[in-house]
Amino acid sequence: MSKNGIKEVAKRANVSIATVSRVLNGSAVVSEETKQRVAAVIDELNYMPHAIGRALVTHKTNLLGVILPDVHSEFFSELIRGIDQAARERSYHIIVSSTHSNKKEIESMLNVMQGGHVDGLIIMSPHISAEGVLKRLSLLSNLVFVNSYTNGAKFVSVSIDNFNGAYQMVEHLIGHGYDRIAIIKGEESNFDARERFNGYLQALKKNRIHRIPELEIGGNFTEESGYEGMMKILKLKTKPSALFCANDSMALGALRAMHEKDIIVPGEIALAGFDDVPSARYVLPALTSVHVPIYEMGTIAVKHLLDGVKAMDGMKGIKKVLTTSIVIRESCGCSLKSDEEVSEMA
Amino acid sequence: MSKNGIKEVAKRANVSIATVSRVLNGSAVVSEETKQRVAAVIDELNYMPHAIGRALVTHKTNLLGVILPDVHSEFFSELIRGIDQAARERSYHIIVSSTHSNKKEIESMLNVMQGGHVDGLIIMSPHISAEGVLKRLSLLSNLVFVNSYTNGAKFVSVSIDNFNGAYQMVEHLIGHGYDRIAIIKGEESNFDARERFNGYLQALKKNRIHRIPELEIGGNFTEESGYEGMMKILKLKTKPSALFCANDSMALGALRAMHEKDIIVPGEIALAGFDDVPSARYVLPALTSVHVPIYEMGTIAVKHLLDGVKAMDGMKGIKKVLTTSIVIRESCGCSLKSDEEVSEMA
DNA sequence: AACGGCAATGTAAACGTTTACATCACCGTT
DNA sequence: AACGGTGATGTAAACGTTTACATTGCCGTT
Repeated sequence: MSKNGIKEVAKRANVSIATVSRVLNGSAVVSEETKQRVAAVIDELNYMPHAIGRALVTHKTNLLGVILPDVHSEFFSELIRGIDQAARERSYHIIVSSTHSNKKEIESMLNVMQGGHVDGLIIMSPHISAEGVLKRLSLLSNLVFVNSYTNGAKFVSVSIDNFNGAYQMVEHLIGHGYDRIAIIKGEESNFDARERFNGYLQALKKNRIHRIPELEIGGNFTEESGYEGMMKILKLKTKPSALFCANDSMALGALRAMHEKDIIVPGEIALAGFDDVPSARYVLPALTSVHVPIYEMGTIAVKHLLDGVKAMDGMKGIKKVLTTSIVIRESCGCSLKSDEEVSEMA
Repeated sequence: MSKNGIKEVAKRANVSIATVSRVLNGSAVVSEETKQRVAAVIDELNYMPHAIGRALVTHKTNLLGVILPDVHSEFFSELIRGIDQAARERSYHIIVSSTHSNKKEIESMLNVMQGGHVDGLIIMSPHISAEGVLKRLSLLSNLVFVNSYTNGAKFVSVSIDNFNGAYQMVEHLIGHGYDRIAIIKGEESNFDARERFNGYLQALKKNRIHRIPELEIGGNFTEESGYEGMMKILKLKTKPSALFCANDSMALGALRAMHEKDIIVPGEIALAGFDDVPSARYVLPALTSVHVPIYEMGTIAVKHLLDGVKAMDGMKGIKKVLTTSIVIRESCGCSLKSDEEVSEMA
């Protein structure tokens, strides 16, 4: 129960605290003999340097702040995995906080994180633009945005190619011959959602298919909203031949609605989602979706934050966009295709 | 870009730093006039107290450490949600770290966390007993175990009732009339897995059903191991009439295997899992599973850690066990009586 | 013999706060 | 008029480290 600190170690080893600090950090030459003696005492006392005291003088905490909205948990946890992995490789740890996309919460978080507790910050803020977040932020550096709308060019951001993911998927559907392709969108305020919708529109345009307003349904990325969106669609006089959902949760909801109404997927209506969540593999029919490299996004964000600090101290800004890839399963109708071809030939 | 700190504030407001500190914390009487003046300067400078400096003297960081294995991410993220929510209500933030169940990693984490960075620790360590973890741990207090094997009675722990969850589920299967009930287990070293297996055994015993060794398959809580386990089962001469998997991931894997081999679930083999992950709702047939209150487990752990500190300074120890409930869906065969037959798409 | 250089270690300031204690002015008692 | 109490504020030590600078002793040169 005795006092335990660098002073105690110093006393017992008959050296000054400076020397103890030196052997602790290997920061200067210490004679082999003293080194041994100090190490022995450290071991004996089970002494651990006090991180706070150290941080006060070094201005380094080896902690990284991560601010996330709490939505879709599969995405969230995968991102954390990536961040944590990359962080620990550099012997950093992470402080996570979810903001529920509440602007005030974000500011409060930023404050906490400012107080010197973290050496850097990774922010994912799909609803609020980088500039909005940065209003009160003085530490323009040591900040990386993930999947957020960074309008000014002066930020570092890592995001996925929502636009092309959606574009390619819709083109794939068009390739199947579907001409009435519905979409269940995300919220207007959500950055990802907007981009994905744009990809959808562009694919239609490139293929000279006109937009049909009644096939553009609102949603909010929840399973529930997918279910409800589908129900709306099923009330239309002419139904679409395919449906693209702006994320997998909504696609799952839509699928549930179709099962209930005995719509055969993809026979009557083909379906595709976005995110490639684990569940996509297990539903029936397995869901065709756009794969996004979430884990990599996390590791890259950390890399930018910790490794690239020196490289970009100017106000250039870096914008890294990760490519997506479509993964074909059953729900888009690909397994039917060969049948059709066969029958056509016959 | 001028210096910015409590000193600067003090200077501009023509008071001592002590007074600034006092208005910051409301810790002592300050005249209304001074209070206003200081507040104005703080606002003008956009001053934020430096958390590290403060922590050094108060010995409080308002940070909570959370150590988790990285396995099954749905569980993981839900637990974090609960912890984070409860923490922020008490204006705490959390430091998360996953250990990959590596004993050395755990120790390293404990060290980091010891250094004064956190005010308390929540540990989930299904593979290593509390005493093992605590070897080098001096701060017996401010420590809560989640879903871990705390053999000594001197710890605070929160866990779920694995035994009874499994017991009830297997009894439910028996109630259906199934007599050959297979199990895909988790790893022997995993606490949850052991308890769930014990529940299975006990249910059989109570109902005078003999264990059949070839129906007790090893697994490791991954989807893959469920798939492989099922493949083993399907090679048996006499197949089981039902399968209980020690977690949902494995059940999902088993389901995939059965789909591939055109086994009808639950017609030919009924299926039940454990954890009630979100995906359980969306697979076909929807998976019957044991619901565990993960989120609540997180909030309760925090509650114990932060609210109950005074209550238990002795070495009594607290052991809170949260009850589980079985949620019946289609995979166990409950809907077979009147529901429409599973349409075949072969 | 005096000195410069070097290796090993000690001294003390600094980091940004909080807080026990001291100080001070003022006011009401006696 | 002297005093004690009180409310407002200042002073300085403390928290546990790191590190620039100072000190010491020794050795090899000249």
